[in-house]
Amino acid sequence: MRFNSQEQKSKKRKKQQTVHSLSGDNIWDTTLSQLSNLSGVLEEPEPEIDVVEDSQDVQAETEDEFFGSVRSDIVGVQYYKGTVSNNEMVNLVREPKNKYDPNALRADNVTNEQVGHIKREHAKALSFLVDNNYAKVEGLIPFGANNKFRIPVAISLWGKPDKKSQVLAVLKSHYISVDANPVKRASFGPGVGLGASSSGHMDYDHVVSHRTFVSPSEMESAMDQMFETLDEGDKTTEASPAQAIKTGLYPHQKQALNWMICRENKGMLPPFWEKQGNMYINTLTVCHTHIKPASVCGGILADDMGLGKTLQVISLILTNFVDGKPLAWPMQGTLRSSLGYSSAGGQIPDNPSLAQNANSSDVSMDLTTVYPNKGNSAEESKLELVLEEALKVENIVMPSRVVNSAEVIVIDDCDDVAQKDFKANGSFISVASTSGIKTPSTVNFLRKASTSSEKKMGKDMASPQESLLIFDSKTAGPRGSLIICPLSVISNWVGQFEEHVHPQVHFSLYVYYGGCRKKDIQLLRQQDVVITTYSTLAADFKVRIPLHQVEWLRIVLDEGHIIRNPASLQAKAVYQLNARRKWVITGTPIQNSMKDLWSLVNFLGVKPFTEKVWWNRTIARPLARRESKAIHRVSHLMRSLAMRRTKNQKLNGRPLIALPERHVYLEKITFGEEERAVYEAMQANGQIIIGRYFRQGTLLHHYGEVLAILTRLRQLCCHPLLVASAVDRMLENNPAPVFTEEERQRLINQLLYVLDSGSDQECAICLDSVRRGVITACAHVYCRPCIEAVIENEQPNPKCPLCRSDLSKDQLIEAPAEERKEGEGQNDSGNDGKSADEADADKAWPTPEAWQSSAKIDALMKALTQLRQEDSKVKSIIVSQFTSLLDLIEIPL
DNA sequence: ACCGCCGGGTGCC
DNA sequence: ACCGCCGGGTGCC
Repeated sequence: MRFNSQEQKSKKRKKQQTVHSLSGDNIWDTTLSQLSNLSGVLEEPEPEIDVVEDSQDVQAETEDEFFGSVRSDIVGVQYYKGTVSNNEMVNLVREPKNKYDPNALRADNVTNEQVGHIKREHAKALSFLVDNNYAKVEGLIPFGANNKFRIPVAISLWGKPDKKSQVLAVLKSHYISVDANPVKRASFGPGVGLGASSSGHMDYDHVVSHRTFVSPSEMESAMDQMFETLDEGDKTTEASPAQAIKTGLYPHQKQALNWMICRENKGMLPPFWEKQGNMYINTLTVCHTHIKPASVCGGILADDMGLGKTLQVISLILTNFVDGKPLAWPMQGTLRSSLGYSSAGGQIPDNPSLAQNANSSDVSMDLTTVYPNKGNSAEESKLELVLEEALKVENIVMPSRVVNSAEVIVIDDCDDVAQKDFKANGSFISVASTSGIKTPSTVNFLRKASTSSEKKMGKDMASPQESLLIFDSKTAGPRGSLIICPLSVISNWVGQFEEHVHPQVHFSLYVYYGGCRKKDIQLLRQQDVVITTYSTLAADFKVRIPLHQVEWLRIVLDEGHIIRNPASLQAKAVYQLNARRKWVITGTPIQNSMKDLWSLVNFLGVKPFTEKVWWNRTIARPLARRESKAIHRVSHLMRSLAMRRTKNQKLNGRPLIALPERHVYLEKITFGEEERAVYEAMQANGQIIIGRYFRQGTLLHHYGEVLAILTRLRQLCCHPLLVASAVDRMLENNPAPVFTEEERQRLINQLLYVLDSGSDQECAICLDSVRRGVITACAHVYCRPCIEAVIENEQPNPKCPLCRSDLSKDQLIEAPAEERKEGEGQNDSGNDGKSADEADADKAWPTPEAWQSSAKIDALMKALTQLRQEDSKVKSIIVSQFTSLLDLIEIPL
């Protein structure tokens, strides 16, 4: 979580010039809570947002009301190449810099080609309305799409309800007549151009008589069930992973693999597109085109956690390199050296010659592809043979030394220090050699060497000719898969590659992260897998370098909802990446709001939704207006893009993952006498305080304090020592210092109270433990960086994320330094009114001799002992919210 | 573009 | 001939 706060800090500076409020988000959130009943859950504010460029756009879309429609013409059609069809939507775009008329209003078709302009006299009034944000205009071609010079267009006007009368007045003053009825398709009259084409199953957006509205509750349940109907398409066929995958896959994982391979290879039409004759038609916008819309090679993998999304992705990477051919095969007798680092720190080469090679300048080959296990002389000579053979093919003179020293290079030539501590120094580990690289020809050479050696061993594989084709980097496309994930799961990815990929498979993996990452495009281009973080990407994005210049075979966004805010730098950086195949892994693709989904859809490149106007018009607004068709659309979209299985789902009558049955035992424990006395005293004290607030009606204002009281009681049930200081204070008859002091002091005390309460107090913003805690005037506690980010984002009217009270930075109150030691756990230090020395004295844990147990700990020990007696190998995990309790338990253990 | 507008050619009934 | 009429050229913003 440290990375989060750094992120926020760096963004903050950037943000200051633009302080649009986040109202756009709020609207969406409102929409959401109408859709699904999430109202109980406070949504996490989004400190990452830096600029909300198009908040007006988003904001308006969902609240808009239909004002009426205007008949106009698109003129000048002969000058532009954009074409439209009858019933097709057009996008009306202001062109304020048009040198002939600053009121110009351009008409574009769905593929963003200009069709013409709105005729002058109408453009004047409409531009006025658009420019002043009175109304939004949307065009639809009712008929006459084939006209050469001018095409009629029906323009619908949408906007805030309170603007309606003004809008109508403006139009009237320009003698433009407004039809209050929604635009109708000209069906049977003369002038219908499209003839017998497909009107049957098109979803004519504008035919209002078909529009049905659903109640919020229906909407909610429909959204809930969205994923339950995601079983269409070929999601049941299984595919076996390449031999390179060591781990056996569960049936549902093979299904996912098959689905993913199909989505990458089959060139399927994107959702809402149909082929009719030699035309491709978008059923939402009625866009017709001869050009096949780009397939969405990829999608959203939204399985429940625990179903093995990571393994599925790794299998995909190794299995579907090009045309269903695998990336690599196991090679007998060779072993890959470790891909990554152990959790203890970076891996250091244990063989001095390795390190030497890494730094020697005359090693000129990519040894990540083939290298024999050291000491296996038979294999070494075999490899030598292979290399020689390859030499003939390529006519490259290889220095003989290379062959002899073909055991290689695990680690980048980064500082040793950095390698030792991955986290602290942001180092990286790689199996790629960075020193001796690497002209394309040597790379080819080795790829070929590898394939011909496989042939020798008679492995099951593509023919050498095909392989040569595949691996020739001059003719073939990109080879690398880029995985973007939060920092915290990098190690997991590396570990999972290590674990699941056959040790005899050699492939190159590079962790692009940290201060000494190599910004070498050639190096990146040659990797099979590159792993990086969202924040690294965003940081690089500011200067526009390496990862954006590589064409990737595949991008995988782990925890893809991280880019749910399209205005965030991370999201923008991700959008700019260039890849043939794109995947989003997330547990919650549309949990929060439909806007979240847009970002994913945009990343995946689902046309025409990458243009937000089309998304808003066909999905977002109908959804906000609770039109029943909207649910079907979203459902269709998710059905075609996403795969989601839940843990409870069954396959052939069996659960996807068989877990042992879970038993929950609740054991009630009786206090010891002394404990009971303390508890009851504390309870009485708490009741007095809470009762007072209750009578005053200020209970909610003292939320934090009440919570602290309850927490203390809970702690007492664990062990009295957890609240020792508070007990002392109470026993000294020193009532909670609440009313006796001025307001500020009261809040400080309250903050300390909360922070000292011994729990890992959560910051509602970062959801992590509070660091640099501050308390707001409304008595909620957050990390200072978190709440400051919120305040800046919500200018000019920042609100408390928990209770929506007004906030300001100068009202944040921090615990005075002498009372609270910075950087210390929240457990046991600091007592208001006491000096640091005293706090330290309090902190001293009982020595084993002075150990005093509690009823709960005794019960715990008894249970543990019993378990061990039943099975001497049994392992137990003890969980507690209170970290200091865990410390305490250490003693009897 | 099956229009409107412009401007040159032309010119009585 | 300071008009009307005719017909060709032309045509977004």
